[in-house]
Parts: sequence; C-alpha cells; structure tokens
Amino acid sequence: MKRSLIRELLAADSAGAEVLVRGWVRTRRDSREVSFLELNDGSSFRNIQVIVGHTLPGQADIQRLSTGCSVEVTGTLVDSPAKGQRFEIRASGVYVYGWADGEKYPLQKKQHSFEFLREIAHLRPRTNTFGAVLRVRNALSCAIHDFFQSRGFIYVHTPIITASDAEGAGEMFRVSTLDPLDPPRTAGQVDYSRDFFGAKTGLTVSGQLEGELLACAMGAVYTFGPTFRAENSNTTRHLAEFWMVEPEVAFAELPDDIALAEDFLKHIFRACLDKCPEDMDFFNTRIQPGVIRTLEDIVNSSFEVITYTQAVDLLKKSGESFEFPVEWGSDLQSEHERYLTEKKFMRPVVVTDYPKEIKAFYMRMGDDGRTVRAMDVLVPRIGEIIGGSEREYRLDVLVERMKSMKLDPDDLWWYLDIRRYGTVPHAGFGLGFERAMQFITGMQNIRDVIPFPRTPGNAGF
RNA sequence: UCCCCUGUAGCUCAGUCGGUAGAGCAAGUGGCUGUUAACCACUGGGUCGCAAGUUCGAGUCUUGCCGGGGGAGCCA
Repeated sequence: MKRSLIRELLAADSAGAEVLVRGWVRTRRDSREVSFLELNDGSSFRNIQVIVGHTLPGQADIQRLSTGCSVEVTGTLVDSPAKGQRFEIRASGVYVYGWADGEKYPLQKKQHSFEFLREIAHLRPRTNTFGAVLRVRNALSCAIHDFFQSRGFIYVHTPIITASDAEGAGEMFRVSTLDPLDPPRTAGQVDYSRDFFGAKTGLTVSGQLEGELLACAMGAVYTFGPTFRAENSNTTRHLAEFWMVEPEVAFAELPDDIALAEDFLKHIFRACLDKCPEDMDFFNTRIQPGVIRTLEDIVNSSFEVITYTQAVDLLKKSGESFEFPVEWGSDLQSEHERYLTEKKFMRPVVVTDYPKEIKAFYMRMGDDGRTVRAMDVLVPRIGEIIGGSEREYRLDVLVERMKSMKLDPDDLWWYLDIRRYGTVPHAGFGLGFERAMQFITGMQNIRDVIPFPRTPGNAGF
C-alpha cells in the first residue's frame, strides 16, 4: 500500500479509504476499549488521531508506545465520532520502528522553553513550533525564488570562499590550510602566499560585489545562500552563519531598488500566509498575537519612504526621550528605528540617503555631496530587515571614495573594471533571510528560526 | 565586547532571618474513561553549575570561573 502523508489525509474529501501512514507518536491516551495515538509525520502542523482497539494483536507493544516512538499504521480513514477532528484512522495494524524510552526521551507532552530546546537541537524539529518554523522556512525559500523567477531574474551563485578583504561588511572567518602552530613566515608575518589559495582567504560576508559583476552582464540577478560574519554579536537578531538574499539589477536606480524591495517583501509575506495557514495560525495565537494581521496590513498598504534627514527631523520633534541623542551624521539607533516603525508610522519604513560617512564605499554619491543613495527597510520588532543602495558606477568618483576611506583600489581592480568598460547605473539590496523569518513568524530569537544556529561559542549539532 | 538578570528533580519554578530541600508538570504503577492540555490515586527521582572563602552550620552571604537569558554596539 502506498504511504499517505498526514497532510493529505486531513484534507481528504471523504472517509473510507484504506491508508498507510508513518510518523512519530506525539501522545498516547488510553480508554476502556481503545487507545488514542496522536501521530505526526512533519507534513502538517496537525496530527492525525489513530484509534487502536484493544482487541488488536500486539497489545503489550501498543501499551508501551510513548512520545517519540516511530510507527507505521495501516487502517481505515473514518469519520471521527468525537469533536476535535474530522477524520481519524481506525488501525488494523501498528508496526513499531523504534522505541523512545519515556524516562529518558527529553521531549515531553508539555511545553518546553526555547532555551531548553536549543540544548536539544537534534530533537527540537519534532516539536510543534519547530515543525511550523521549518515549513514556513521552506515556503519562504520557495517564495523568494518564485518572485525573482517570475520577473526574469537569473539565479546566480557567488563564492563562499573569497580573497577579497574589502567588502567592509564585517569580520571574516579565516579559511586556511596552514599549520596554525607553525605557519610559514616572511619577515615575521604569516606568508599567506603559501596558503592553499595563495592568498589570505575567508568565508564570504556578502556576495554583493560579485553579484554586481554578474548583473552587469545578465541584467538582473539574485543570490540566495549562506553568509558568515565573525562578529562577536550576542543578540536575538544576529547569527555567525545566516542566509542572505541579494538581488542586483543593472540600469536600476534607487527608486527602482525601493520599489523592488517593497514588492518583494509583500510577495513573500503573502506566500507564507497562503501556503502555511495552519502554521501561521499557530504563530498568530501562541507566539506573537496579531502577527497575521500585521502581515496582511503590510501586504495591503504602501511603505513609508523618508530620507535620513527627514527621519532625523521627525525624531527630534517627536518629544521622545531617547537614550542616545539624535544628531544628523550619526547612525540611527535601535530605539530610533523602533520609534519610526512602531510608534510614528506603525508599518515598514524605508529610510534613504544616509550621510556618506556612515555607509559603505560602493554606494552612489548623492548630488549634494553629503549623502549616498542608500536605503534601509525597517520593520517593527526587528529593525533593519533589508539594506541596499544604488551603486557608484562612475569610476573617478568611486576611486576617490575608496581612497578617502583608506581602501586600496588595486585590491578591487576587477570591481573597478566593471566601471571602466560599459559601466551602467545599478542597484541592489540584501535581505537577511532569518530576520524575515523572525518577522513572519513572530519568533523572538533568531536562533529559533534556523535549525542549527551558529553564534559565538556555539557550533554544536 | 560592554551593562543587567539568572543557574535548585527530566522540564518550569518556589525555597522567608544562614539550621543539609518542596510544588506543578513529565515519567513509572494502578484505576476510570471515545480520549484529545484527559482525569484520579500512589511511587521513584537531587553532588542545589564548579571551586574557594566566611561561619558551629551555606541552596541562602562573599570572591573567582563556567553556562544560560535580556539589552546595547556591529549589522542582515
């Protein structure tokens, strides 16, 4: 008999079919004549209830079933006589694949704290919350590809290992095969020319620079892959290894970039609501009350777009007493971002045209000479979910900017070549995939929206 | 990296003024029952994070170390 997914059975038109399911026992309850098994196979947030009559052979085993055991159940899909579910399976056979000693199995049929579940990251996918997280993660991944593919973007792959040390997006993890106890040296310094790649290399902190090269040939591209930051960040919204989505579009300027980001976010939010209604309902009732309403409001309204200068004025006039003073030229603090998104506008806010001193070298200089054509998309609770900009495509301006920021243009000769030959205006942004997950699910800690989080001091599992 | 909080049963926690430990849930056993956060009764379960110090006596006070959480910075 062909195995059915629980998701398929729960959505069946009518009862009556002979079925076979495989999964893990969530709970067992006993009655006089029958035992009730709650079975989950990962395909659905909901379990299917299995009725095992006490006359079925192998009763001793049935009575030993506990949370975590893996079983195969054959039986008939029937209308449930009790409230709580439409269908259930009346079992004609139960085969036990593996036991889970109730005295030792860490997961109990009760709620656990997320802190505890992080210590058993190998088992937490079996919980309601993480099942839901993983299904939404999957839907979100698909939605990202759907969005770009439907607009003719080319999915490109930028390197994980890179020798460019000038991306300026954070500390890199070193990649080396040199003997750490006795590396080759020249004049006292480690000689990376004798390392595996003949250069000092590390894990990428962004695929953007390479993405620009590809966009300036393919028109519109996007990357979606892992990114690494060796920052000693200990917060609920930073990971040392996270996934980033980075579109890059040739012949695009800042307003195009903003419009793309807005359409993109709306599309992926809508997709998660549509594809994972049961999981989203769980997040909405148990994790972050109102999260569905928030997402729907965003999908159905337009983002607020203001310049950095306007934002500073608004903050100064707000009457709020901030811990950090608001001053033109210094970056917006978390409390400032929260005021804008959570109190002032109550929705996503795009802040554009930041002072050049607080942004990266590759951003296009504004006509005023003080600001760059950058944009950050801020959302309630999370803060910055997208950071992007129009890129500086004028060779002389870019070289001058690099020099003023003490960067050696020769190190990025290939990046500058794109400006030497057939340069075009182009723009792009980066979306933190896990931050999007946090926003969509309402999960508070970024470590709980990725199966195996990497943070300072933590790379277990 | 900085600031604050925290570490007691498998989990979540209580533990007063310093006198060597409790609850709920989970688990085990029995009972009841088309149950569904099942219910009722009983039972087992502890190096109080680690190390030192103060004290007649430390879960409790002090110091150091380790772990966890929250906030900040860096950013996505």
